[in-house]
Amino acid sequence: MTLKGPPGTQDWLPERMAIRRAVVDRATAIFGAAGYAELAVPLFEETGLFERTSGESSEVVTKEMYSFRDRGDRAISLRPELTAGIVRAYLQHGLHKRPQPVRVFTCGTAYRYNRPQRGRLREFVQFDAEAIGSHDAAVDAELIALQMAWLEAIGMTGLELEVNSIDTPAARRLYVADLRDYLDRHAAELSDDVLRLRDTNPLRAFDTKHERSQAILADAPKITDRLSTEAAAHFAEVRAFLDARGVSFRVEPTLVRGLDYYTHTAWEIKWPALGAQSTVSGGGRYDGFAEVLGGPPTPGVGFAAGIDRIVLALEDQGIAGALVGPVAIDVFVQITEPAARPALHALLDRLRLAGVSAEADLAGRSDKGQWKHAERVGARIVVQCGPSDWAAATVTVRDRERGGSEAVALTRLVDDIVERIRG
RNA sequence: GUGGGCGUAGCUCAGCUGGUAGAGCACCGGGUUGUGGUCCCGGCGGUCGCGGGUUCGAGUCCCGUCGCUCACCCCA
Repeated sequence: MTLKGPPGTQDWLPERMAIRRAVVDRATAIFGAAGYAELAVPLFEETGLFERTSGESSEVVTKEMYSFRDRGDRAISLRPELTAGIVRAYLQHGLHKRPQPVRVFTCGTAYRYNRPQRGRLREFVQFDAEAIGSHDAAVDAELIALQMAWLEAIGMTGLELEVNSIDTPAARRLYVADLRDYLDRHAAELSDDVLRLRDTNPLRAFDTKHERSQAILADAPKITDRLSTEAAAHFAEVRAFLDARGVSFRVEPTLVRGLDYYTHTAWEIKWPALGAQSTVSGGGRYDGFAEVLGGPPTPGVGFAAGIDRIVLALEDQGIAGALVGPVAIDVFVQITEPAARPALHALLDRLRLAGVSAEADLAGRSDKGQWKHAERVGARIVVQCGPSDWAAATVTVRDRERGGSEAVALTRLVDDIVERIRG
């Protein structure tokens, strides 16, 4: 093997691609039916877009971006997530003039330079939905509910939905100050990584694997206990909408989002058996986002789902195959008279035009090899054309499902096949 | 960025204490089989990740390197 894709990339060969396609198609159908419209935004943006919106302190921006200068000396980065580009497009094209909220979805790749492992690649695929332009808690709940409906529709079971409110940045700062005080008081017993997080990202301290630190953090102040009245009211509304829908969830007071721009509602859907990277989908509200970009105050909510992880989970559950129906074609044309090839290949086009899936040998296979191939591709009908058929301007049609064979004039073949398939 | 495990045919793997490369599946061909997704035979296919070293001789030992993988970290 001399050629290999770069680390952290993967090829989607046809079998897995069919699963991915089915997963995304299901999302498209569900979100489409709810009124979300598809859009697409660039794979790369000016680096500043991500720097301003993700927060300079976040790992994603500081060391995980694929950044470079283009030939015009512009600072460019491959998108590490999809939300920023969508919000940028919303502002750039004045979508605030349309009925609010503007609800859109997209599916595409994003890029993050980190060490690959199961469920974490450098190029990964996300399905992303955003609803921009409304504060209404009903929007948050709708996104969560659609997401759960989608994941359940593709057969996932054992999902865990966690929700939390992380309030507004201003309120969060007050809480973080309290949390820092608490950590300082217990500094002697905390692990180094927790102390490091105390400075960089205190909310993340709760995620530590260190047992002693976990015990201490169990008694630390929780953001849920000191939400501003506005945030508490919004959060209560979201929960009420979810309850009314029968969506079961758990309030997780230590749940945080990775990017800085999030406010109020935050949620994550996990499939624990996936391993260390068990978050299959995560989202939240980002009411301050547009202002950071220099736009007018614009609320928004959205989520991103990791398609790679979802496909992994489906494969683990052994239900990936069920999503992709059996692959079979209607007709295989077995040609054992070389002179007949051009005419019969032309006939393939006519069959296909008539809505019949049809194939013939493309690799110089022997008579027997062609038959075996017909079986392999699951052809229901095999049309044979040998020297004597060709001389008589007929073909032999064998119906593998019903049995039996019949000579059919070449001129009548398309009609004959269509009758068999429809009948 | 930090650790652990692993790297032999397209895939899954075997190769004992170093002696010069194998199986199954897949693919192609032939035979057989009640119109035939069986069975049998044959063929194709490998610089044993790469580079050094030890040795008469290394897939097998040592060092380095690259890659994969799991975990940390981070997050979808």
